Amino acid sequence: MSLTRNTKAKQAVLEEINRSTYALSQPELFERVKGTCDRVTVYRILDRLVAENKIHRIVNVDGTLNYAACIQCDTHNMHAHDHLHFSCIECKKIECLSEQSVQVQLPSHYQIKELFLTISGICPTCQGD
Amino acid sequence: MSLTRNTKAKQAVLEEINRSTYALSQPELFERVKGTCDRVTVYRILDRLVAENKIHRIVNVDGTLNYAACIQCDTHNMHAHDHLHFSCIECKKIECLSEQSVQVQLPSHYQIKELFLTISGICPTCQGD
DNA sequence: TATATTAATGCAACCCAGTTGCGTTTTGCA
DNA sequence: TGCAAAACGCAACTGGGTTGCATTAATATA
Repeated sequence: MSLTRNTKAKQAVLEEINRSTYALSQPELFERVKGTCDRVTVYRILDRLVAENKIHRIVNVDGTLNYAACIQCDTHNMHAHDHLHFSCIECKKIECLSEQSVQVQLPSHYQIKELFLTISGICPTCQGD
Repeated sequence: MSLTRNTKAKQAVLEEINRSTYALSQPELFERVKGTCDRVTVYRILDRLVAENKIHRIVNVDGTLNYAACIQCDTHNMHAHDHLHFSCIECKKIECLSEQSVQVQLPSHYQIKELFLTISGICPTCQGD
């Protein structure tokens, strides 16, 4: 694996992702690190962070990409993405439900690579309780 | 509900979706009904068909939207989308695994609206068996 | 069957997320 | 400290999807 460098912009992006309680889109991230770097750089940083297993990419139900910290991944030194994501139709926030692992059974001859499990609905905050 | 008309273009689009064994994107559909109507019209037809519960929208793992016939939906007169989708990383085709229903359990206070369950991997055809 | 209503369409222009090419800057190892 | 190449900025581009508006055509009804 080739050398990856630790730049200010990369630190800033990773910090924002770690700080957030929900998954952020590139535009949201760019807004938060504004002044630190170009928007193209944010895309490239996100690609690198995903490749380095520092964050993971979540496809929202509307097709937009979001990024969240890998919580369980580091400890196992691999991506553990067999968990659910919850996408709120009110506040648009997407969050990982790490506790809820899902059992899926496929017909034979299907080779599984990755799971994408997202539930849309209304989150506790938006329901006001 | 306002009147919806049955136009040639709409029939053509629905026919292509029903004919296909896997979910189609708007660009793919436009290619198949070329000459029948404008590309913008395809988008509008797809929106209508989704609203009429004739087809359903599937978000692929790369964020692109795909459309597939509602097989179980008609009989129950509602959307029954608690089934898995399989997205092949080789041929890029996405298909419904209608037989495999999934049980998910959320923490309380989460109100479920819709499930988006997609598994990426290699389909039987691309594995050559 | 002719007519009126309005859903549906075509076209042009637009929006926005994401990508690419290339010359310049900066990191971190030797 | 010098230097290779990783990372960056900028500009231009791509492609899926949307919007506004004038025109066309599918239905209900007379």
